[in-house]
Formats: sequence, structure tokens, C-alpha cells
Amino acid sequence: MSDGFKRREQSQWGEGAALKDEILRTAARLLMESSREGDLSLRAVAREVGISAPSIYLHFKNRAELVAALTGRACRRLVAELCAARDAAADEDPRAALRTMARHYCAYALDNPRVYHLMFGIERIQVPREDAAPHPMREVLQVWLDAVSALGHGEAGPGDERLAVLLWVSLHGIVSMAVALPFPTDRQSVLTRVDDLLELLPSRV
Amino acid sequence: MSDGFKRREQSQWGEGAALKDEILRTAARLLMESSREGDLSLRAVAREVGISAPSIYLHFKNRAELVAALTGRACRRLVAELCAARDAAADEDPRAALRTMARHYCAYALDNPRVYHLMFGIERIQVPREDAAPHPMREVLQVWLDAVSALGHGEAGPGDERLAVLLWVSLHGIVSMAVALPFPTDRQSVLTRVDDLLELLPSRV
DNA sequence: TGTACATCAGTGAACGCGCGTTCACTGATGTAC
DNA sequence: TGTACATCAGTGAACGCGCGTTCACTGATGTAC
Repeated sequence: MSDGFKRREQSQWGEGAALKDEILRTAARLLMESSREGDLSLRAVAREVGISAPSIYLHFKNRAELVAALTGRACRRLVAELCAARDAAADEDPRAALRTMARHYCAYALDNPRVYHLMFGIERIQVPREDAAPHPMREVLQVWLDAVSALGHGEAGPGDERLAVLLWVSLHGIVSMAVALPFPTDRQSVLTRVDDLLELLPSRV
Repeated sequence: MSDGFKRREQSQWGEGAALKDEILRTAARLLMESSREGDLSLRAVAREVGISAPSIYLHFKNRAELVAALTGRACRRLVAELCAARDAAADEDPRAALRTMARHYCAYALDNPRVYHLMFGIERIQVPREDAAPHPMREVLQVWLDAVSALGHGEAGPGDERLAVLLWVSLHGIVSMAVALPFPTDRQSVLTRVDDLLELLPSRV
């Protein structure tokens, strides 16, 4: 098996963009599989895709752009999972639906710790608020906002946004602390903590 | 000014351990000052102390050991600050004292984001719970536990630990999300969020 | 139908960098006899 | 008091590594005339 390097077949004419997607998918997979060492380098991605490292530059300006694309992808997928969880719980009452969503959120983070870390665990270069590239986290917030508003018998209340943000960042704290512990996380205790948090929510917003 | 490298004077006989402390203090300072690039390398610490890189090995087995020592130092300091905040608020009621501590916690994290990240933002190698080196976070938890227990008119209640953990990880979520945002954090809004969180706490535990 | 040219989708070799770590060493200070 | 030796607190040079990025190139596929 020589050295295990499988070269990818070159795309057909006009199909060059296919590689871009393959790079993104492979990077996401590496991120999920890797045991944290090999922190997603361009060279590692290229090796895994079966292309040369410079080929990545045909599709991304630099490493930062690849990481940004990956972050966006991950956020959209997270939002999709949350929405799916919500829709699956459409016949329950809003509070139960919120609980389902919260549990799915934590499950996603625990199942994809590296991806989750990429979204919300990186110290980002801070630029003035108006110059900041729109972080796709805004869409994540919107889902929580909708779910919290639903608690108020359908009509949105004035404190909804504050409560939604608080709920979200608290969930974030639960999972990110679990990942930071030097021993494996007991999943059940994370879910119990989520329930404890939801217990605290006022019954009427 | 040649190249700005100031060599440290060699310790006297029997004073070798002084360098160990100087290395730790310098590493902590670098962590506070650095704008995240130069993620605390041994070479950078050595340069800053004014010694050669191999000298670090006289006092630390390897990089991991230095990082662990740094983490312990930071945790002890955080605990000390929390205790000081609590003691300074000794004449207020327990709820107000808890609020003061929570605000200090967030202030510490926002003022020392890199140090904070080192304590609670690193994905650690996970080993079975019993093999895990005792992470000094246990002492941080104890402070919260005491403060929450104090809410119950002095006597500890059965749900205290769960509530203390929940409070702590929620605070962690508030500050770590603030640091992860790509634009600078409005401090006041973080403190408001802390107040929102404390509002949710049951008035009697 | 032939041919010159343009475009596409890449590649191989090299750059300079900083890193953690090891190795054999040096020179000052103490100690036994 | 002299001297051989031990200990301490380091240093300088080198190792091999993987990284992001640039550069000049190649070969297949399409297109104008």
C-alpha cells in the first residue's frame, strides 16, 4: 500500500467547484474524527482529500476563509437540527418543545465537540461591531427566540430576547464546561442539568 | 539596542527554584498581554524571562507540566478573588453577596480571557474519571457551593450542589460566549445578563 | 477538418518560520581531606 | 591553607517536524477561424 495516499481524480471541465465542496466536507469530517491533535491544517485536509496542498488555494483565499466557510456550514446544520427537533415536537406544548430543542442542542455539541468549539469556542479577532463579518450565530439565536416567544401563548413579550439569550448562553455553558473537563462526560448528567435549567424558567414569560 | 534581548542574571547557589517562579509569572503575564497569537510557547516564555529555552526543562518536565502549573495558579487566584469578594460583602444578605461574587467572576474572565480560556476553555485529553489528575476547578465549585448554601438560612439543602453547578456553568456560558463573539463585548450587557440569571434563582433553596 | 490559442484544474518543489526537545558542554560555588 | 572533586544553574547548537503560502509549471479540454 505504498504510503496510503490516494490521489483524487481530476474534475471534468466546468466541474471545478466540486472540489470546493469536497474540501469542506472532508475538513468537517476530519474535525469530527480527529482526537484534537492535528488541529485542522490545510495540509492535513489536502492529504485526506487526495490533492496537493496548493490546490486548496484555487477555492479559498487562505486558511481563515476555509475556517469561516466551515463555521457557516456548521451553524446552518445546527440550526437545521434544532428546527427539525422543534417540528418533530410540534404537537407537544411549547415548553416540552423547548426542552426537546435544548436537549438536541447539547447532544449536537457533545457529539461534535471540535465542530462546536469551532463555532463558539474560538477567541475571535475582535473588530468594531459594525465591521464584524456577520457571524452565523445570529441565526442560531433566532431559533431560540422563536421557541421562547412560543411560551407566551404565541405573542412575543418584551423580555423574550433577554430570556432567549440567557437560555442559550446557559446551555452553552453546560456543554462547554462538560467538554473542558479532563474526564469523559456523563451524558445523563448533562441532560439533567439542562432540565434543572429549564425548571428555573418562569412559567409565563 | 542590538536585539532587545536582556539576559537574566544567574541565580545564586541554592536559589535555583527562584527561576521556576519567574517562569510561571512570566508565562502568566504573557498570557494576559498577548493578543492570542504566540499561544504561549516555551521559547516565547524563555525569551521573555531572558534565559535559554532548555533552561525551562530544569524546572518542568515538559510543556504540559508548565501549562498544568499555570492552570493551578490561575484557579487558586480566581478562588482567592471570589473569596475576597464574598468577604467584602459579608454584611449584605447572602443573595447580594452571591451577586457580587458572580459579577467578580465575570469581570475576572473578561479581564483575563486567555487565562480563563486556559482554565476552562481547552479541550482536555479525557481519561477515566479516577485517573484524571485533580483539576483545581473543584475548589472553584466549592466556593459557589458555599455561597448557594448560604441562601438557605445557613443550613445546606439537598439541591444546593445541583444549583451551584448550574449557576457556575451558566456564568461560564455567559462569559465564554462573550469572548467568542467577533466584536468587543459590552461589559454592561454581560453584567445585565448575570442579573437576569440571578433573577431566575428560586428565592428559597 | 485542422490548427492555433485560451481556459481550466490542477501539481511539485521550495520558501521561511517557530516549535518542543535533546545533547554535550561550561563556569561558578561549595565541600572533604 | 591548598587542592581535588561534586554540585548547581545554567547555555549553544542542533534535531526533525509540520505548517501556510508562493511560484512557475503541466496537461487535458474547449473554442475561433
